[in-house]
Amino acid sequence: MPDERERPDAEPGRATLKEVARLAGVSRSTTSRVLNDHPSVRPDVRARVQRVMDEVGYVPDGVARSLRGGRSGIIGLVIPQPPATVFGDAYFAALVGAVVATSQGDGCTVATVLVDEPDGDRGTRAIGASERDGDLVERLATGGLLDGVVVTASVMGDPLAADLRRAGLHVVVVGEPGDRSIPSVDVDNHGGGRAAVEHLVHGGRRRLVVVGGPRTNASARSRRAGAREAAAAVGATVVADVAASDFSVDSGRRAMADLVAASDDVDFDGVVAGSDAIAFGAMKVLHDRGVAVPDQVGVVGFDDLAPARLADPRLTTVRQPIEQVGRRAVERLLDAVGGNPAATREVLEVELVSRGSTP
Amino acid sequence: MPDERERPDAEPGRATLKEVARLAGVSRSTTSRVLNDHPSVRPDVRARVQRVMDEVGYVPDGVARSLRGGRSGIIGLVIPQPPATVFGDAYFAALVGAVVATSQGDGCTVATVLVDEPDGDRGTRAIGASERDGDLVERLATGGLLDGVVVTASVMGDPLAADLRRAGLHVVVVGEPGDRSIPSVDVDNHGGGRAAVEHLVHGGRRRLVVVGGPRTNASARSRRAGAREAAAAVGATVVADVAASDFSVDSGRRAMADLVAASDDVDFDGVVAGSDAIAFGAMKVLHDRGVAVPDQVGVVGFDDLAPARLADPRLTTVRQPIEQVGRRAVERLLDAVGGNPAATREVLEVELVSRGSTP
DNA sequence: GTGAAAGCGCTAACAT
DNA sequence: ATGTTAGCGCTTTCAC
Repeated sequence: MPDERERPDAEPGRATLKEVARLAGVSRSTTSRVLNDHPSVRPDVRARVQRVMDEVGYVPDGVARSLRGGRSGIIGLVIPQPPATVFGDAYFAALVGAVVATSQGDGCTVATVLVDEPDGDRGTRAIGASERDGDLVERLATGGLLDGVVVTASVMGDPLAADLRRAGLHVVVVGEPGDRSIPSVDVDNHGGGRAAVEHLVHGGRRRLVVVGGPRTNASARSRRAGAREAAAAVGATVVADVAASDFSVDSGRRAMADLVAASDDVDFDGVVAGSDAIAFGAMKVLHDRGVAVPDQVGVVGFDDLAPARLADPRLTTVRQPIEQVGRRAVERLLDAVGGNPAATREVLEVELVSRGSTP
Repeated sequence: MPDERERPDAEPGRATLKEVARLAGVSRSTTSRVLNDHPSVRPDVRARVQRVMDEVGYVPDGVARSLRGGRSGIIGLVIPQPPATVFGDAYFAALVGAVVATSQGDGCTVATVLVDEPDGDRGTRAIGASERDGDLVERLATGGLLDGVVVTASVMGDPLAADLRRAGLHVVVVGEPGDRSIPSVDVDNHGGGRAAVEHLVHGGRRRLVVVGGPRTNASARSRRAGAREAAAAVGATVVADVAASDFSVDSGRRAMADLVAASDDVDFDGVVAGSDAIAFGAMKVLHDRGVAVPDQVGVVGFDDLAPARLADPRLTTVRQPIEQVGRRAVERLLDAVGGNPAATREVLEVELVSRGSTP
């Protein structure tokens, strides 16, 4: 029997509380108290237990703790978009970054969940090996692994957030929730659309086209509505109002290409785009057509992501505080998880950033 | 007593297996068997139990299952970079996207973990409310919530991956692991650097500058090494060899600005950049200086992310299969978790994509 | 201040 | 084919 201890430190990280208790010569209860900084432990005992913990490299089992305590320390970030959309999209990159960073600062982990088919048969997409009819929502949601979820809005009327809520989860929506009783964090899309038009008109433009995001998207809808209202208010004309199929450069390019293909020459002097990317796509088409930006046509984007500052000309755009949105969403979710729900809608301000693509 | 059942369906999603068993008039074991599609359950009983499950909206508690089974169905994606770096970086966006998508296809969830301070005092960054000295690694790793982790390489010699492995976790590194015994998935950075130079030389360029990524980064180092070797082999001259502080547009801009500020005029005709973004930054400086790309100077990037196809001129670059990298990393991690570890290094091919920024 | 015991929700021998 | 029993690792009354 060469060694005092039974199994020195064969399995790092696999030491159990029970084991620590035995090694320290105390009960599991006491060990647990030490672990949780419970006051009623004699200092010397506490020290001894601590030392053993350090020696064996004890780390409490998170799963067991969750089972007991009800909280896992994991929140979900649910993005109802096909992977391809999320991949290259700088908006999502920024949002995910903000959510992850904030969560981490607040001591919890983020599980990112992409949900295909925002509109339809989400249920058919089996996710595990299990044969249970396996609605993705239920599986992830009520599995209990998640303390709550931040859901990004996508298609209007998507019942996802409401479903998750009904499943008993804490939910905060980023964007417009179908159901106004669901807490949400959004930006002032309507005001942003308005600001874009006002800026163009202020620069002397009167014949505008709107190349907005998808008509099924609530944010796109608000931006568009804001733009149209502002145009009407100041007496500018909306020559055309088209929708890109998503928020990408490519869809923006296609939308603008279709538009200018229709008429012989460009009969507008301003473009209000549904996103920076759409604006880039549109500008590309204009550029290829030999239309000068901003001299002939002014272009305003929406987002103010990094490329806006790099494009040539640099893009005038409506800045939305994505990081702040992500942060607030997490903060509010964590409040709710902690027992302080606030079923309110929070709308953050946007800001027009004037650069080179407008006069 | 108006209702037969005790509490109809007051708490959706909170029904327990025990409850289902009671309602269906069977034992918990049988219920569990139904849940796991165990063959030995009489069809009628199975049907009855299923029905009760549906009625009460039963969803098994993931935490409890994990506690029992050992697997949580969650893998971590550990990125040792400050949030700010990860935010706008299209490379990470693509990688995260690929990892999430693959994982989801394989029935598990991805928890994204950003670790600040890739090099140093990671331990000082407390992550939870707990007072335990809380090394981030240990907390997340051995918490048991994670079945394994994909770790992205960053600073050379970072012990993170090795630490996690030692903590008993399954680990797959994306990039170069410090320790070659750790399974990894990488791309042929060296070959990519070589290809870039060969392409430039093939186009008649002989005086090259390398604007690589940080010298502390293994991928950047390999790309640089490949470029230098190729230059030496074909008799081209590396006029300058500078390192951007990271892989961003801005650091590329700064690096090139410093370079051209030094000499009066541009005495090179080719640039090998450490990333697409660095290439863009460099091109911006050249453009502002009135240097024509590709006529006077050819530029080759590395990554082939979306912007490469949109820039003007479109960027010639070394395409790395990021999605495939992410996918393979997850696949191999899941293999390991499932009991089929393979301590190998897998290197995927890159491909030079010739566009407008080179002659 | 400390320990004994019960139990979170689930699964897996081991009976029957 | 089904039920009984014993835990997974932890926390938490409740006694002492």
